[in-house]
Amino acid sequence: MKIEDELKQQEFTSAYHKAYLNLLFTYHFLNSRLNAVFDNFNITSQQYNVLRILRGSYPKLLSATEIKAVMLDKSPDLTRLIDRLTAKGYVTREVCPANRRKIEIGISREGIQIVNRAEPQLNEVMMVMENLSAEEADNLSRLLELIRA
Amino acid sequence: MKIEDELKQQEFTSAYHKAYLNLLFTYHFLNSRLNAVFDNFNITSQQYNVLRILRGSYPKLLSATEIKAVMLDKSPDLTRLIDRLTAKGYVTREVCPANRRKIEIGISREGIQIVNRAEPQLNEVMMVMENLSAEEADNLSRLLELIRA
DNA sequence: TTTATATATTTGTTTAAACAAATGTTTAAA
DNA sequence: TTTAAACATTTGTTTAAACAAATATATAAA
Repeated sequence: MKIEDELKQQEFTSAYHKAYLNLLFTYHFLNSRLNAVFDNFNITSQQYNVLRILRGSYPKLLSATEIKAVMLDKSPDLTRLIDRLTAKGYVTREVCPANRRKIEIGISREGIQIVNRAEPQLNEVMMVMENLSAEEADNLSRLLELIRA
Repeated sequence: MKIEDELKQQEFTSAYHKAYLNLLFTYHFLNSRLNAVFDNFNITSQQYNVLRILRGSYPKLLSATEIKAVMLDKSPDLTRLIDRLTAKGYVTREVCPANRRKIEIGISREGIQIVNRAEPQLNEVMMVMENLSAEEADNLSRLLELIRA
């Protein structure tokens, strides 16, 4: 949907401002659809992200620091995020015997199942990206990288 | 910065996935810079948004419903957002005498000053968009609108 | 006029973000 | 070998998000 219609506003101060609002809207557009999937499984996107990372390294256990290093959004309070996943039975946690400062976190069978079941629904949401041709998608990446250059 | 470097990952499953991650990164890139400005003024982006709306309608007062209607992010708890702005002395609030269900919200002189002082700093952040030419910005808008089509 | 319905805002409650400080552990230095 | 520094996680605290339920007022219907 054109942003002019979405905002009921027919003029923008600049192409830049308009592009920024489009960025904002598209982000929220995708995000709200993705969050709806996460809600189906009673997890948050960050929790999913951590479970996916742990599934990726399975059966190797990871410390909190190792998980943080590969998270897209590094902000959190990993302790309490892991608390919540442990409470749900999706991860296991124990102190590392070799280095008792570390904790070793692993994904449970239930955790793997959740990721496996959520994944296709998330891919389904991501299909909207295919409103673009592969060439257009590359172009979009190029433009977005230019902004961050 | 190229997303391959940012994620220390040299391959992507698809141009679509890569474009999606670029969208995510660029959004967070801009957002964290904008939030740094809001922090300077001890307000949140939503609070700024409401103050901007009130400055726009000044000296006309607006009800909570009217403010919500034009907010980009409609989710909140406007009551408590207005509570916080009132506590800071940036807005005034009184019940509408004509319709006692409504409240009439106005911006104070201090509120206007905050918006006037934050605005140029926010514009400064938005300047990164000008890493694109006007034509590229239009192109970016077009691609993002295609995704939401 | 009484009742029902719609409207506008507020309150309660649960949950998560954000940030700083604190704890416990290991490694290195004096 | 005692102390200091670095490391890894946890805890405390404040603040905001999210959602449902409740309150208060106005309008419409019977």
